[in-house]
Amino acid sequence: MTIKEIAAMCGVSRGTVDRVLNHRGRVKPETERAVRAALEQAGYTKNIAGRALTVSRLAPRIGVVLCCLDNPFFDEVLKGIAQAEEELQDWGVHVELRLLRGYDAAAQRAAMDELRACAAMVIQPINAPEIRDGIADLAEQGVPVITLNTDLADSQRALYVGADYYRGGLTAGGMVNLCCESGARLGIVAGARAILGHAQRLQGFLDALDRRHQILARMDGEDEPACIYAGVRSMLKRHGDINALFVAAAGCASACQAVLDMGMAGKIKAFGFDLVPENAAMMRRGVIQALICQQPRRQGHDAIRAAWQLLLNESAAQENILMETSICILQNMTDA
Amino acid sequence: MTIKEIAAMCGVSRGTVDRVLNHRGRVKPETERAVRAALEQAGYTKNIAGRALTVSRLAPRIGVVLCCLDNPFFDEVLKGIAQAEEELQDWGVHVELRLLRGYDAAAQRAAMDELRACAAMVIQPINAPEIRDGIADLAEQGVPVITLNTDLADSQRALYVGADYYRGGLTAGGMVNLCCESGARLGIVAGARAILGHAQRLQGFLDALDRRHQILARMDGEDEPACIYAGVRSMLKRHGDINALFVAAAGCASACQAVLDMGMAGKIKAFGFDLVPENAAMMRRGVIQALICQQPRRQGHDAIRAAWQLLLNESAAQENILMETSICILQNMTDA
DNA sequence: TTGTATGCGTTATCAT
DNA sequence: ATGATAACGCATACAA
Repeated sequence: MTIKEIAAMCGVSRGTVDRVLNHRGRVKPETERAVRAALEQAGYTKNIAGRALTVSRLAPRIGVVLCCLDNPFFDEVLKGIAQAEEELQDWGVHVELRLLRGYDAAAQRAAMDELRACAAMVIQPINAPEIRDGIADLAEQGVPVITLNTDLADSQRALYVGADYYRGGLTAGGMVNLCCESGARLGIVAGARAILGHAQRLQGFLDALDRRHQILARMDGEDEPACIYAGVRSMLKRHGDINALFVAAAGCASACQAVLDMGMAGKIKAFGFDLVPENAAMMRRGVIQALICQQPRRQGHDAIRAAWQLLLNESAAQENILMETSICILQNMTDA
Repeated sequence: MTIKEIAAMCGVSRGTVDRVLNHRGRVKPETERAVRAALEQAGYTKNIAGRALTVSRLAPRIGVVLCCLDNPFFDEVLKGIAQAEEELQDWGVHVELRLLRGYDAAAQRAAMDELRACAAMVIQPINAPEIRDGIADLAEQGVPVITLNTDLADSQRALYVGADYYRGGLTAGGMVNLCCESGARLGIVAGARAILGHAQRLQGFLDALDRRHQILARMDGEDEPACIYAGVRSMLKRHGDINALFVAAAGCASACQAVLDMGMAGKIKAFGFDLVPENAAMMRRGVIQALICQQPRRQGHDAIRAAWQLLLNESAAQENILMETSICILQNMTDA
């Protein structure tokens, strides 16, 4: 079914059908009704190839707003974005990046506003009212917004691309079950309370853990390398019999450094998240046994592709894209 | 750069440039040379959106030939193919399947010949001269051939989509290192000698294995459930102190069944490949500790998408697509 | 051997 | 308020 055929069915011109389809107004109500009926009855959907040809001429920009500076995890996300951009440049698509430092909602909102002329937007949202409002505004303008890595569930975002944090925690717990036959005596670095993902990881971890393990110590509320380093040192000093560490926060390598500096390498098995270079190094040195990974490359890549998909097919509501929860050990490390 | 612009550059018509581009002949040699020079100099590549519009009207078929019946691994591959087909049907693409039983080169060649009118072909090739020839014929006709799951390296195939078997073996070895702290006493089911992937897995496994483990027994040349079951039974009877099994072949669940039937559950940790339903069940029962997976869904999906990519961009030589080597344990099982 | 005309489906523009 | 027409880039049938 094409616009042409619909037009013929109704005895109107393509232009009229186009005005109805794209809500341009200037159509007599009864004509509009007739056209809508025909569209409905014929089950019309835009031809995606024709649309791609047109869209490519518009050179649409996909805006990307990330709080990623000084965060090695996002180096990988950016690689995925760059790869998707390369794939899509043949389709006339461009990516415009706004990379921020830290978590400042006002700054993020400002970046969003700067990019409001984009055709679609990918954002790692801060949980704040102005961001929620910004997303709503964009959605109303017809600009689809995709949340990346962090969701903002009760917002007008089109879909979420990212990890399943709870399952990540579960999987980490499963690895402890497998790797600590004789029972783990655990120290836990729980991560920042404010970061929902960290809390979900911890919950999953605890849910997966076998009875035979015990938790000797737990540190809360930290997501800073220096704090984690100091915290783990004192934790190990107080509990000399700890033989496993679970780090839900981002600074697993700092925790490992504390282990090394206290001469406890080989006695403690560490489990953490994300194959960033520091963690890879600690895995090579034998401190980290396994990392649970959330496929940062693919997150970036898939978010951009999903944006393009929405540009081509404005109507089709897409589902969330959850990364597989992958386990990385020494032998299947590929990059970093 | 468009055909139109190239034509203008050379002072010829679009039609002439088209004839040069698509090797239709009927062009004066010196004209052709001039056009080629212009194409080269301008770095012309076909506009992908324009090409997609044209290609979609041709309703191209992608032929798929798999030796997959009675092989649960391929049920997942087929799901990936079906998903890709759904994504691409908007682009006018259709998939035509030829599903064979067993490994009969003549039958496979016949299926290929049946599909020779396709625009592109995806095949899980048997290592035989007639298949190699068939691929060469298709390539000569301009039909790109993609090898799926099994490669046929010195053939005219455009690219390979599948697993890195050696790394899969390495990773399995790594899991044994992690899960058998006190040293594994291994029984190995090496798989069929004729299947290159099995041999590569075994090599990787042995390369990764720590010194502290020992190999007590090894079964060669089997890829049949019944043989594996019987073989593992007798292996366990001879070596009562085996505490770990590595199964490179497809029938890991049969090996586990032997373990269960001999009342040795809980004493033996099994490691195998592929999250097929039988293996999932054995993982839930605690016999299998970890499975190394080669992402069958994605294999099917990516092969079809790669085929489409080649249809759009005939010239661009694509690189092989290797699956990530993923580790599946109880907690990160998603399907099956 | 070469050029011209037309079509694909969507969108933008310019008349009416 | 509506229709006619041109444009995107590729492909092809047909005319010269």
